[in-house]
Amino acid sequence: MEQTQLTNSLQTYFNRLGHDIDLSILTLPVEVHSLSKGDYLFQQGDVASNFYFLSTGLVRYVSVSDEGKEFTQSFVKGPSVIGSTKSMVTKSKASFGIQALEESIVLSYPWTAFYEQMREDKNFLEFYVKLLERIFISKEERESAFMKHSAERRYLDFCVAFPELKDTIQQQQIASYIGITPVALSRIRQKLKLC
Amino acid sequence: MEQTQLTNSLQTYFNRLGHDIDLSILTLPVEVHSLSKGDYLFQQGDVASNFYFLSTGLVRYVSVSDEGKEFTQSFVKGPSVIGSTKSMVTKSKASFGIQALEESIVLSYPWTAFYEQMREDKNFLEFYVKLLERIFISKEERESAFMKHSAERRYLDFCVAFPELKDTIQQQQIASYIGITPVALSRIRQKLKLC
DNA sequence: GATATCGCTTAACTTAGGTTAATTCCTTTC
DNA sequence: GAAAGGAATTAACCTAAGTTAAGCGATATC
Repeated sequence: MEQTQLTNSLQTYFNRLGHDIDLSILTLPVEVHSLSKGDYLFQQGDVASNFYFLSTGLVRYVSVSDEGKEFTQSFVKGPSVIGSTKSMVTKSKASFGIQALEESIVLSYPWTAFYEQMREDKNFLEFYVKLLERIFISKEERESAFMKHSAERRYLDFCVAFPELKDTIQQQQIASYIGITPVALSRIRQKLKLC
Repeated sequence: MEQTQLTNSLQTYFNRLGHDIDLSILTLPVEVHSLSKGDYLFQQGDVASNFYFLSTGLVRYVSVSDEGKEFTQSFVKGPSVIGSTKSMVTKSKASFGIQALEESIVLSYPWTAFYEQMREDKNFLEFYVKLLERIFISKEERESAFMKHSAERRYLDFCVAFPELKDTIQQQQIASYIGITPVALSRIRQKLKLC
């Protein structure tokens, strides 16, 4: 398939957000990843120094503790830029993996080469600034929720924030997102039913 | 005092980080905040849409829950850019306040006007990108530590990460940083002493 | 169509950490 | 130097959530 056809969805994404970015200046080959439900784009511990664009689908960021417990850091629905900023920028091992929860299509470029070419475009820099601001703000809000609210409240907040996920993904994944065990979530749901 | 003299420390900060940014293009007046120990630069709930530069001193980001419990999100030593990205970018109320833990000097510019002028400078955009990347990565690591480690481990990590703070700030502030009560921290320290 | 397998629930028990309060120790302040 | 307030410790008690395990539907596999 032609490069421009493949990158169409990314170009559209930029345009929709109001950023006048021309991808055709890139001399880099884009890579296409087709993920089935359950597949990992990359695993925790991999060096994932790519710029990833989730064209369609749904993924979760999942990190595993030394004791083997899974924790879901976030859910992301396409179209959206995804990936580990840390791994991308510092070429270090990612502290989480990205797993598809549905059939998903992901485009990627090696970050360093991509940034070297795109940084010439002030519009791209401004897009990237806005992207970082956005993901930072959402992390700020999540941290605050974790510190300030109980697990029960975090569950209720989740249901409001992701109404479409509430009934489509597994409860254990919701539990790992709000930072408790599936058993504890089941108890909370039981208690809420009674109210 | 002259504008250029006031902004000297910020100019030096940019230069040290290797960013060729010329502040003298700014037609904006800089504001200087002189904080005593305990003073707030801004409080949670204020709209703090300024670009703040902590020239010298030490601050903490502190948020308070509905029940009145304090939580310290981070400690920052000058020289460093500080502030609430969310409040700055979206002109919304800050979800935390910034409190000086020592005598501190802070410079500030209103963000919108500052960004409008500085965005013309690609070097500034790249500095701002690097700044966002850095604070994002540190948030990513903190989130991970919170999910993966016990309070005891988080205390030990704190001692390694902030050796100079360990003995200079109050234990209740350390406790609020690692997300437990002062009583619980005291218990942990007691237990560690026995080992 | 029988049988694993997986996700969820429920129960019983354990544990980390919260709550309250008393005690001591240190600073301030007058 | 006495008094008062704040910080840390310690103890007793409580609660939310973790752990383990049994049971129960679903769905998938042969």
